[in-house]
Amino acid sequence: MTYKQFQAIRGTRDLLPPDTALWNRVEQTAHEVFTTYGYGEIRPPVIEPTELFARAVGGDTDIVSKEMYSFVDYGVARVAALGNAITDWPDPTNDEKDFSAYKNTVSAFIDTYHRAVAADELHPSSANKPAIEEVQSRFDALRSCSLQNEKSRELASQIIRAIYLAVRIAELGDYVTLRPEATASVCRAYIEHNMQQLPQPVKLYYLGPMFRRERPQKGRYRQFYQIGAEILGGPDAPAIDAELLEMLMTFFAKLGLEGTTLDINSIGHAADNCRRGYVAKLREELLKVKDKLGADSQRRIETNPLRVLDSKLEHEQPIIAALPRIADHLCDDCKTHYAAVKRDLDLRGVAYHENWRLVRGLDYYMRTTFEITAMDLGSQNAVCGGGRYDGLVELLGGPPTKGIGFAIGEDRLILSLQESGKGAAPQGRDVYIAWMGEKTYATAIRAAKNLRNAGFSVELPPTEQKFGKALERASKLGARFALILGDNEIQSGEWTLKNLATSEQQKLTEQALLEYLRRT
RNA sequence: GUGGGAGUAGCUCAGCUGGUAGAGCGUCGGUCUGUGGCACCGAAUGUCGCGGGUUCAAUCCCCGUCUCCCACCCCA
Repeated sequence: MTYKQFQAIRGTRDLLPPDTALWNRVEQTAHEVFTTYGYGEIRPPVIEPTELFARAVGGDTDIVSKEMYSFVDYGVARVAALGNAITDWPDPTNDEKDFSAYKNTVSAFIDTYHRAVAADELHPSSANKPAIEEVQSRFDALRSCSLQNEKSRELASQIIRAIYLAVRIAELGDYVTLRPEATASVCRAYIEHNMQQLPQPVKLYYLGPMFRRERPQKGRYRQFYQIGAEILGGPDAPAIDAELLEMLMTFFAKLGLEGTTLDINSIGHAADNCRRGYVAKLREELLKVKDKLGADSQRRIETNPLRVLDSKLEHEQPIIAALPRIADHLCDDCKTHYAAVKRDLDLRGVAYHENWRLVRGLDYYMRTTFEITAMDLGSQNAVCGGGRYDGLVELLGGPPTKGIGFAIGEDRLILSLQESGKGAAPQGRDVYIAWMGEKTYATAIRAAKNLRNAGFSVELPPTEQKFGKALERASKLGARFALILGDNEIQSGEWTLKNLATSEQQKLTEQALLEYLRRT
C-alpha cells in the first residue's frame, strides 16, 4: 500500500457503469438523430494551437490566460524550462561550483534552442532570435571572465535579462491548448480541407471532451463533454436556422428530457446601422441609470453592455426591463431574417420563447442566437447554446462563409436525465449459467459461447458453485434466466432454463433453448 | 480568481465542544452438496482527507493544505 493514493485531478472524474450506459444512449441518440438530418461526424484533435482559440474567442486575455488549458509543446518546453531555471538563479557569480553549473545551464539552453529549431519544433521569430543572439554573445564574453568581478556579474545579469525576454516576452516556442470548445476546430478543418469545394452547406457534428480551467461545480468540470453541430457554407437561409433547432428539439425529445424550453433571439449583425447602433444606444441608456446598477453591470457598460441584459440581480430587473430592445433596432435584412426563422419554426411545430435579453458574449455571433434550458440544474440550467456566426471562418483565414451551430453540455444533460429518473438501470444479464460438476464445464463453455454469438449477455462463473449460491448470484446480477447444467442435464441432453422473475422452469434441448430465448 | 459549507467503512451517515470508532445498506462466508429473492449467524474493510500545532491524551480545539458541494466571476 502506498501512502498517497492517486486520484483524478481536480475537475476531472471517472465515468463508471451503470452511468456509462446512459452516456452511450445519449451519444447513440445523437448519432442517429443527426444522421437523419444529413450530418456527418467530424473528430478533430483535442489539442490545437493556442492561437486558434485566442483568435476565435477574441482578444479577451482573461479567457485565454485564465480559462484555457495551455502549455508549451515538449521540445520547446525544455528550452523554456532551462530558461526559467536560469532567470531564477540567485547570484551565479558567488562560488566556483555554482558558477560553472550556471555556465553549463546557459550553454545547454542555447544548445537546446538550436536543436529545437533544427528539429522544426520551434520557429525563430523576430522577437526571440535577437534575444537568443544576445544571450550567445554575452555568454561568449562571460566564459572568458573569472569569478567575482564586476564584469562577470554584469554579464550574468544581461544574460538573465535576454533569456527573460526570449522566454517570457518573445513567447519562445509553440503554444498549444486543450480545446475549450470545438467550433473553432471545425472551422479550421473546414478551411484546411477545402470543404468549400464540397456541396454546400457542409453539415458536421462532433462529440467528445473539452477542457476549461475553471473552478469546478455541479455539472461543470474541467474536463467536460459536449455534443455539437455546425452548418458551414451555403446560404444563410432562415430555414437552415429553423431546421437546426428542429433537430435539436427532436434530439432532446427522443431522450425524454423534461422541461425543455427553447429561447431565441436575434442580435442583428455587426454593422453600423444594426447591432453597433443598438449597442451605442444601449450604452447611452445604461449610463443614465449607472448609479442604480451593481458593480458588475457598471463595469460591463464599457466592456460589454449586451451582457448587462444577462444580469440576474433582483434590483436591476426593473431597470433592465425598461432598456431599449434590439428587436426595435435591427436593420431590415436582419428583421426579415428573424421573422422568417420564427415563421419557419411555426411551420415545423417547434415551440419557442422569444427572449430579447438572450445575447452572446462574442463579437462574431450574429442574428439568430438560442439557448435551451432544462429543469432543476441550479444556476447552471442551460444545456445547450448556439447561434449564427457568419464571420468566423473568414476571421480564421478562410473564405467568407456562413455558419451556424450549437453545443450541448453533455454532463448537464446527463445530470438532468438522471434527476428526472431517466437514468440507466444497472446492467443485467440475459443468462447466468449455473453449472456444477467437472463434466458439465465443457458444456457450459459451449453454451456460453453460442449464446454470446447469438447476442445474449451471458455470465459464466469461473469456478464451480453450489446451485443455491449460483442462483443467488444470478439474481443479484439481475439475470433474466439461469441456465442450469448438472449431471442430469448432461445425461438427458435436456437443459434446464429457469426464469428468475417467475421461478418457472422448463427443459429444453440446446437448439430449442436458442430459439426460445430469441422469442422472449 | 472570490466568498461560504463539507470531508468518518465501498455507499448513506451517527459519534455528548477532548479519553485511540459505530449503525444501516452493500460485499464475502455459513445455516443450505439440485434451486435465488426472505430469515438468522458470522467476517472483512478505516493512517476519522493530508500536514502541522495545543494537550498526559485530538475524529472532536487551532493553523495550513488538498478535494468535493453551493454561490459569485466567466460562460466559447
